[in-house]
Amino acid sequence: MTASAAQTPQRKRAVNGAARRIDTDEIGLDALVGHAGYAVRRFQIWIFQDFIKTLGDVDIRPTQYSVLTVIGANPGLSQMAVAKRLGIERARLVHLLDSLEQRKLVKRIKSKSDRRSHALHLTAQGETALTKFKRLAAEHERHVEEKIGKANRERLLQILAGFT
Amino acid sequence: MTASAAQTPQRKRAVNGAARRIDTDEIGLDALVGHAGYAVRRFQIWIFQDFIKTLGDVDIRPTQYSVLTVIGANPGLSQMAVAKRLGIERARLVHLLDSLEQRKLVKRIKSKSDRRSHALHLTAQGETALTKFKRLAAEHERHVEEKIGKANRERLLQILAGFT
DNA sequence: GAAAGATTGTTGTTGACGACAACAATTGCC
DNA sequence: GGCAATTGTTGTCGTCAACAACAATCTTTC
Repeated sequence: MTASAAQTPQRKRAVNGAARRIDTDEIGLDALVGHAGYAVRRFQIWIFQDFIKTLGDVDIRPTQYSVLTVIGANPGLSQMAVAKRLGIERARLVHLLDSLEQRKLVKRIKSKSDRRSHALHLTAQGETALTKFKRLAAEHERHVEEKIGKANRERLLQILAGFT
Repeated sequence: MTASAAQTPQRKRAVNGAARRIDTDEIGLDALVGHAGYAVRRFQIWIFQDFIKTLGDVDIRPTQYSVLTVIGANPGLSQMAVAKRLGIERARLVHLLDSLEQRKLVKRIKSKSDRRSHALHLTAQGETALTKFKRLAAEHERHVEEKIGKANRERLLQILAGFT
Protein backbone atom coordinates (compact mmCIF):
# COMPACT_ATOMS: atom_id res chain seq x y z
CA MET A 1 0.00 0.00 0.00
CA THR A 2 1.38 3.31 -1.00
CA ALA A 3 1.42 6.23 1.35
CA SER A 4 -0.81 8.41 -0.77
CA ALA A 5 -3.39 5.65 -1.18
CA ALA A 6 -3.68 5.60 2.57
CA GLN A 7 -4.91 9.17 2.83
CA THR A 8 -6.20 9.70 -0.68
CA PRO A 9 -8.94 7.52 -2.09
CA GLN A 10 -7.95 7.27 -5.72
CA ARG A 11 -11.09 7.33 -7.77
CA LYS A 12 -9.54 6.08 -10.95
CA ARG A 13 -7.27 3.24 -11.77
CA ALA A 14 -5.07 3.80 -14.77
CA VAL A 15 -1.80 2.05 -14.19
CA ASN A 16 -1.45 1.59 -17.91
CA GLY A 17 -1.37 4.62 -20.15
CA ALA A 18 -5.10 4.70 -20.62
CA ALA A 19 -5.97 8.39 -20.19
CA ARG A 20 -9.74 8.17 -19.88
CA ARG A 21 -11.78 11.08 -21.16
CA ILE A 22 -12.71 13.01 -18.05
CA ASP A 23 -14.81 16.06 -17.38
CA THR A 24 -12.94 18.86 -15.68
CA ASP A 25 -15.36 18.94 -12.78
CA GLU A 26 -14.85 15.34 -11.88
CA ILE A 27 -11.14 15.82 -11.30
CA GLY A 28 -10.57 15.94 -7.57
CA LEU A 29 -8.32 18.57 -6.04
CA ASP A 30 -7.65 16.45 -2.96
CA ALA A 31 -5.63 18.37 -0.37
CA LEU A 32 -5.81 21.53 -2.43
CA VAL A 33 -9.36 22.28 -1.36
CA GLY A 34 -8.17 22.75 2.22
CA HIS A 35 -5.45 25.20 1.29
CA ALA A 36 -6.28 28.87 1.59
CA GLY A 37 -3.40 29.76 -0.69
CA TYR A 38 -4.87 27.93 -3.64
CA ALA A 39 -8.25 29.63 -3.41
CA VAL A 40 -6.66 32.99 -2.77
CA ARG A 41 -4.37 32.62 -5.75
CA ARG A 42 -7.19 31.71 -8.11
CA PHE A 43 -9.29 34.57 -6.77
CA GLN A 44 -6.45 37.04 -7.10
CA ILE A 45 -5.93 36.06 -10.72
CA TRP A 46 -9.62 36.56 -11.42
CA ILE A 47 -9.60 39.95 -9.73
CA PHE A 48 -6.57 41.20 -11.60
CA GLN A 49 -7.98 40.06 -14.91
CA ASP A 50 -11.20 41.91 -14.25
CA PHE A 51 -9.33 44.99 -13.07
CA ILE A 52 -7.14 45.01 -16.15
CA LYS A 53 -10.13 44.56 -18.40
CA THR A 54 -12.25 47.18 -16.63
CA LEU A 55 -9.40 49.70 -16.77
CA GLY A 56 -8.38 48.55 -20.22
CA ASP A 57 -9.44 51.70 -22.01
CA VAL A 58 -7.20 53.84 -19.84
CA ASP A 59 -4.43 51.24 -19.84
CA ILE A 60 -3.81 51.17 -16.12
CA ARG A 61 -2.75 48.03 -14.29
CA PRO A 62 -3.31 47.29 -10.59
CA THR A 63 0.21 48.17 -9.51
CA GLN A 64 0.17 51.43 -11.42
CA TYR A 65 -3.15 52.29 -9.86
CA SER A 66 -1.84 51.64 -6.37
CA VAL A 67 1.18 53.86 -6.98
CA LEU A 68 -0.93 56.71 -8.34
CA THR A 69 -3.39 56.46 -5.47
CA VAL A 70 -0.72 56.59 -2.79
CA ILE A 71 1.08 59.51 -4.43
CA GLY A 72 -2.21 61.31 -4.87
CA ALA A 73 -3.07 60.93 -1.22
CA ASN A 74 0.45 61.71 0.01
CA PRO A 75 2.13 64.16 -2.32
CA GLY A 76 5.82 64.69 -1.78
CA LEU A 77 6.70 61.15 -0.76
CA SER A 78 10.06 59.72 -1.71
CA GLN A 79 10.32 56.65 -3.92
CA MET A 80 11.61 54.69 -0.97
CA ALA A 81 8.58 55.60 1.12
CA VAL A 82 6.12 54.62 -1.61
CA ALA A 83 7.93 51.36 -2.27
CA LYS A 84 7.98 50.44 1.40
CA ARG A 85 4.33 51.31 1.89
CA LEU A 86 3.14 49.25 -1.06
CA GLY A 87 5.56 46.38 -0.60
CA ILE A 88 7.17 47.03 -3.96
CA GLU A 89 10.89 46.69 -4.60
CA ARG A 90 12.38 50.11 -5.01
CA ALA A 91 14.10 48.82 -8.14
CA ARG A 92 10.73 47.93 -9.59
CA LEU A 93 9.23 51.29 -8.68
CA VAL A 94 11.84 52.98 -10.85
CA HIS A 95 10.38 51.46 -14.02
CA LEU A 96 6.82 52.04 -12.87
CA LEU A 97 7.55 55.73 -12.34
CA ASP A 98 9.45 55.99 -15.61
CA SER A 99 6.31 54.82 -17.38
CA LEU A 100 3.95 57.03 -15.40
CA GLU A 101 6.20 60.03 -15.82
CA GLN A 102 6.38 59.46 -19.58
CA ARG A 103 2.60 59.53 -19.62
CA LYS A 104 2.70 62.86 -17.77
CA LEU A 105 0.75 61.51 -14.83
CA VAL A 106 3.52 61.82 -12.25
CA LYS A 107 6.55 64.04 -11.80
CA ARG A 108 9.73 63.51 -9.84
CA ILE A 109 10.90 66.69 -8.15
CA LYS A 110 14.42 66.83 -6.79
CA SER A 111 14.25 67.18 -3.05
CA LYS A 112 16.19 70.09 -1.58
CA SER A 113 16.40 68.70 1.92
CA ASP A 114 17.83 65.38 0.71
CA ARG A 115 19.44 65.59 -2.67
CA ARG A 116 19.45 61.83 -3.06
CA SER A 117 15.70 61.54 -3.11
CA HIS A 118 12.82 62.64 -5.28
CA ALA A 119 9.54 64.07 -4.09
CA LEU A 120 6.72 62.45 -6.00
CA HIS A 121 3.70 64.41 -7.19
CA LEU A 122 0.81 63.94 -9.53
CA THR A 123 0.68 66.34 -12.43
CA ALA A 124 -2.53 68.30 -12.93
CA GLN A 125 -3.26 65.88 -15.72
CA GLY A 126 -2.47 63.02 -13.36
CA GLU A 127 -4.99 64.21 -10.81
CA THR A 128 -7.87 64.42 -13.23
CA ALA A 129 -6.85 61.09 -14.71
CA LEU A 130 -6.74 59.47 -11.28
CA THR A 131 -10.30 60.60 -10.64
CA LYS A 132 -11.36 58.71 -13.70
CA PHE A 133 -9.29 55.69 -12.72
CA LYS A 134 -10.97 55.65 -9.32
CA ARG A 135 -14.36 55.67 -10.95
CA LEU A 136 -13.42 52.70 -13.10
CA ALA A 137 -11.83 50.92 -10.15
CA ALA A 138 -15.08 51.34 -8.25
CA GLU A 139 -16.84 49.73 -11.17
CA HIS A 140 -14.41 46.83 -10.98
CA GLU A 141 -15.14 46.58 -7.30
CA ARG A 142 -18.81 46.14 -8.11
CA HIS A 143 -17.86 43.22 -10.31
CA VAL A 144 -16.20 41.65 -7.29
CA GLU A 145 -19.38 42.18 -5.33
CA GLU A 146 -21.41 40.47 -8.01
CA LYS A 147 -18.96 37.58 -8.04
CA ILE A 148 -18.74 36.75 -4.32
CA GLY A 149 -21.62 38.74 -2.86
CA LYS A 150 -21.73 42.05 -1.08
CA ALA A 151 -21.56 40.65 2.43
CA ASN A 152 -18.74 38.26 1.57
CA ARG A 153 -16.71 41.07 0.07
CA GLU A 154 -17.11 43.08 3.24
CA ARG A 155 -16.09 40.12 5.37
CA LEU A 156 -13.11 39.48 3.13
CA LEU A 157 -11.88 43.05 3.48
CA GLN A 158 -12.29 42.76 7.22
CA ILE A 159 -10.39 39.48 7.46
CA LEU A 160 -7.51 40.77 5.37
CA ALA A 161 -7.41 44.26 6.82
CA GLY A 162 -4.10 43.45 8.51
CA PHE A 163 -2.34 43.04 5.20
CA THR A 164 -3.02 46.49 3.83
CA MET B 1 -10.12 72.96 -7.03
CA THR B 2 -8.73 69.78 -8.48
CA ALA B 3 -10.90 66.77 -8.89
CA SER B 4 -8.86 64.52 -6.63
CA ALA B 5 -8.78 67.09 -3.85
CA ALA B 6 -12.55 66.93 -3.83
CA GLN B 7 -12.71 63.32 -2.79
CA THR B 8 -9.30 62.89 -1.24
CA PRO B 9 -8.31 64.95 1.77
CA GLN B 10 -4.62 65.46 1.22
CA ARG B 11 -2.94 65.32 4.56
CA LYS B 12 0.34 66.83 3.49
CA ARG B 13 1.23 69.83 1.45
CA ALA B 14 4.51 69.59 -0.34
CA VAL B 15 4.28 71.47 -3.58
CA ASN B 16 7.97 72.14 -3.39
CA GLY B 17 10.39 69.28 -3.39
CA ALA B 18 10.41 68.92 0.35
CA ALA B 19 10.13 65.15 0.95
CA ARG B 20 9.39 65.11 4.66
CA ARG B 21 10.62 62.14 6.65
CA ILE B 22 7.54 60.03 7.17
CA ASP B 23 6.79 56.83 9.02
CA THR B 24 5.43 54.09 6.85
CA ASP B 25 2.28 53.74 8.92
CA GLU B 26 1.29 57.35 8.52
CA ILE B 27 1.10 57.03 4.74
CA GLY B 28 -2.53 56.78 3.75
CA LEU B 29 -3.70 54.25 1.21
CA ASP B 30 -6.78 56.27 0.31
CA ALA B 31 -9.05 54.36 -2.08
CA LEU B 32 -6.86 51.28 -1.86
CA VAL B 33 -8.29 50.26 1.51
CA GLY B 34 -11.67 49.69 -0.10
CA HIS B 35 -10.32 47.46 -2.84
CA ALA B 36 -10.53 43.74 -2.26
CA GLY B 37 -7.89 43.15 -4.89
CA TYR B 38 -5.23 45.03 -3.00
CA ALA B 39 -5.76 43.12 0.23
CA VAL B 40 -6.02 39.82 -1.60
CA ARG B 41 -2.82 40.50 -3.50
CA ARG B 42 -0.84 41.34 -0.38
CA PHE B 43 -2.25 38.32 1.39
CA GLN B 44 -1.45 36.04 -1.52
CA ILE B 45 2.15 37.24 -1.56
CA TRP B 46 2.45 36.57 2.15
CA ILE B 47 0.98 33.09 1.76
CA PHE B 48 3.26 32.13 -1.10
CA GLN B 49 6.32 33.38 0.73
CA ASP B 50 5.41 31.30 3.77
CA PHE B 51 4.64 28.27 1.62
CA ILE B 52 7.95 28.56 -0.23
CA LYS B 53 9.81 28.95 3.03
CA THR B 54 7.99 26.11 4.80
CA LEU B 55 8.62 23.77 1.88
CA GLY B 56 12.06 25.19 1.27
CA ASP B 57 13.92 22.08 2.38
CA VAL B 58 12.14 19.95 -0.20
CA ASP B 59 12.30 22.71 -2.82
CA ILE B 60 8.66 22.60 -3.85
CA ARG B 61 6.77 25.69 -4.95
CA PRO B 62 3.00 26.18 -4.77
CA THR B 63 2.37 25.44 -8.44
CA GLN B 64 4.47 22.28 -8.34
CA TYR B 65 2.61 21.15 -5.25
CA SER B 66 -0.75 21.69 -6.91
CA VAL B 67 0.30 19.66 -9.95
CA LEU B 68 1.62 16.78 -7.83
CA THR B 69 -1.52 16.76 -5.69
CA VAL B 70 -3.88 16.60 -8.64
CA ILE B 71 -1.89 13.88 -10.38
CA GLY B 72 -1.68 11.94 -7.14
CA ALA B 73 -5.43 12.08 -6.67
CA ASN B 74 -6.23 11.41 -10.33
CA PRO B 75 -3.59 9.16 -11.85
CA GLY B 76 -3.69 8.80 -15.60
CA LEU B 77 -4.83 12.32 -16.41
CA SER B 78 -3.61 13.98 -19.59
CA GLN B 79 -1.58 17.17 -19.48
CA MET B 80 -4.49 19.02 -20.99
CA ALA B 81 -6.82 17.85 -18.24
CA VAL B 82 -4.43 18.86 -15.48
CA ALA B 83 -3.78 22.23 -17.06
CA LYS B 84 -7.48 22.96 -17.46
CA ARG B 85 -8.31 21.87 -13.93
CA LEU B 86 -5.64 24.02 -12.34
CA GLY B 87 -6.01 26.99 -14.65
CA ILE B 88 -2.45 26.61 -15.90
CA GLU B 89 -1.46 27.17 -19.52
CA ARG B 90 -0.67 23.86 -21.09
CA ALA B 91 2.53 25.42 -22.42
CA ARG B 92 3.55 26.22 -18.88
CA LEU B 93 2.71 22.74 -17.63
CA VAL B 94 5.24 21.30 -20.05
CA HIS B 95 8.12 22.93 -18.19
CA LEU B 96 6.66 22.09 -14.80
CA LEU B 97 6.43 18.42 -15.76
CA ASP B 98 9.90 18.45 -17.29
CA SER B 99 11.26 19.55 -13.95
CA LEU B 100 9.16 17.12 -11.92
CA GLU B 101 10.01 14.25 -14.24
CA GLN B 102 13.70 15.05 -13.97
CA ARG B 103 13.35 14.78 -10.23
CA LYS B 104 11.74 11.35 -10.68
CA LEU B 105 8.52 12.44 -9.01
CA VAL B 106 6.27 12.13 -12.06
CA LYS B 107 6.31 10.06 -15.21
CA ARG B 108 4.65 10.63 -18.56
CA ILE B 109 3.28 7.41 -20.06
CA LYS B 110 2.29 7.37 -23.70
CA SER B 111 -1.41 6.81 -23.96
CA LYS B 112 -2.49 3.94 -26.16
CA SER B 113 -6.02 5.15 -26.70
CA ASP B 114 -4.89 8.61 -27.82
CA ARG B 115 -1.37 8.66 -29.09
CA ARG B 116 -1.19 12.44 -28.88
CA SER B 117 -1.54 12.53 -25.13
CA HIS B 118 0.39 11.41 -22.09
CA ALA B 119 -1.06 9.75 -19.03
CA LEU B 120 0.46 11.33 -15.95
CA HIS B 121 1.42 9.28 -12.91
CA LEU B 122 3.42 9.73 -9.76
CA THR B 123 6.43 7.48 -9.42
CA ALA B 124 6.69 5.40 -6.28
CA GLN B 125 9.25 7.93 -5.13
CA GLY B 126 6.82 10.68 -6.04
CA GLU B 127 4.08 9.22 -3.88
CA THR B 128 6.18 8.99 -0.76
CA ALA B 129 7.55 12.45 -1.46
CA LEU B 130 4.07 13.89 -1.87
CA THR B 131 3.10 12.52 1.53
CA LYS B 132 5.92 14.52 3.01
CA PHE B 133 4.97 17.60 0.99
CA LYS B 134 1.41 17.35 2.28
CA ARG B 135 2.66 17.21 5.84
CA LEU B 136 4.70 20.36 5.28
CA ALA B 137 1.84 22.06 3.47
CA ALA B 138 -0.38 21.34 6.45
CA GLU B 139 2.22 23.02 8.62
CA HIS B 140 2.11 26.02 6.31
CA GLU B 141 -1.65 26.04 6.64
CA ARG B 142 -1.29 26.28 10.39
CA HIS B 143 0.83 29.39 9.86
CA VAL B 144 -2.09 30.88 7.94
CA GLU B 145 -4.36 30.06 10.85
CA GLU B 146 -2.03 31.78 13.25
CA LYS B 147 -1.91 34.81 10.99
CA ILE B 148 -5.60 35.45 10.38
CA GLY B 149 -7.29 33.22 12.96
CA LYS B 150 -8.84 29.81 12.68
CA ALA B 151 -12.40 31.03 12.16
CA ASN B 152 -11.37 33.63 9.59
CA ARG B 153 -9.48 31.05 7.61
CA GLU B 154 -12.54 28.84 7.52
CA ARG B 155 -14.71 31.73 6.42
CA LEU B 156 -12.20 32.67 3.76
CA LEU B 157 -12.19 29.17 2.30
CA GLN B 158 -15.95 29.24 2.28
CA ILE B 159 -16.16 32.60 0.54
CA LEU B 160 -13.67 31.61 -2.12
CA ALA B 161 -14.89 28.04 -2.58
CA GLY B 162 -16.23 28.95 -6.00
CA PHE B 163 -12.76 29.64 -7.34
CA THR B 164 -11.28 26.23 -6.67
C1' DG C 1 36.13 67.99 10.08
C1' DA C 2 37.49 63.62 7.91
C1' DA C 3 36.60 58.69 7.59
C1' DA C 4 33.32 54.97 7.80
C1' DG C 5 28.84 53.41 7.30
C1' DA C 6 24.00 53.83 5.85
C1' DT C 7 20.44 55.36 2.55
C1' DT C 8 18.43 56.62 -2.15
C1' DG C 9 17.82 56.02 -6.78
C1' DT C 10 19.41 53.39 -10.59
C1' DT C 11 20.85 49.48 -13.62
C1' DG C 12 21.13 44.80 -14.44
C1' DT C 13 20.24 39.70 -13.85
C1' DT C 14 17.62 35.74 -12.57
C1' DG C 15 13.58 32.93 -12.24
C1' DA C 16 8.48 32.12 -11.73
C1' DC C 17 4.44 33.05 -14.05
C1' DG C 18 0.40 34.32 -17.39
C1' DA C 19 -0.72 35.07 -22.22
C1' DC C 20 -0.19 34.14 -27.04
C1' DA C 21 1.22 32.27 -31.36
C1' DA C 22 2.90 28.73 -34.24
C1' DC C 23 3.90 23.96 -35.29
C1' DA C 24 3.79 18.59 -35.98
C1' DA C 25 1.42 14.58 -34.82
C1' DT C 26 -2.80 12.66 -34.18
C1' DT C 27 -7.79 12.23 -33.77
C1' DG C 28 -12.65 13.15 -34.86
C1' DC C 29 -16.05 14.70 -37.98
C1' DC C 30 -18.60 15.07 -42.35
C1' DG D 1 -10.66 10.89 -47.82
C1' DG D 2 -10.27 15.41 -46.47
C1' DC D 3 -10.71 19.09 -43.15
C1' DA D 4 -11.23 20.93 -38.55
C1' DA D 5 -10.06 20.27 -33.81
C1' DT D 6 -7.04 18.59 -30.11
C1' DT D 7 -2.49 17.54 -27.71
C1' DG D 8 2.01 18.35 -26.57
C1' DT D 9 5.80 21.24 -27.63
C1' DT D 10 8.65 25.34 -28.61
C1' DG D 11 9.20 30.06 -28.59
C1' DT D 12 8.34 35.02 -27.52
C1' DC D 13 6.63 38.83 -24.74
C1' DG D 14 5.49 41.35 -20.61
C1' DT D 15 4.69 41.41 -15.52
C1' DC D 16 6.53 40.67 -11.22
C1' DA D 17 9.53 39.37 -6.96
C1' DA D 18 14.23 38.94 -5.42
C1' DC D 19 19.06 40.14 -5.53
C1' DA D 20 23.32 42.34 -6.36
C1' DA D 21 26.13 46.11 -7.47
C1' DC D 22 27.00 50.98 -8.09
C1' DA D 23 27.34 56.32 -7.67
C1' DA D 24 25.68 60.08 -5.22
C1' DT D 25 24.48 61.73 -1.04
C1' DC D 26 23.40 61.83 3.94
C1' DT D 27 24.63 60.47 8.83
C1' DT D 28 27.38 58.85 12.37
C1' DT D 29 31.62 58.42 14.72
C1' DC D 30 35.97 59.41 16.07
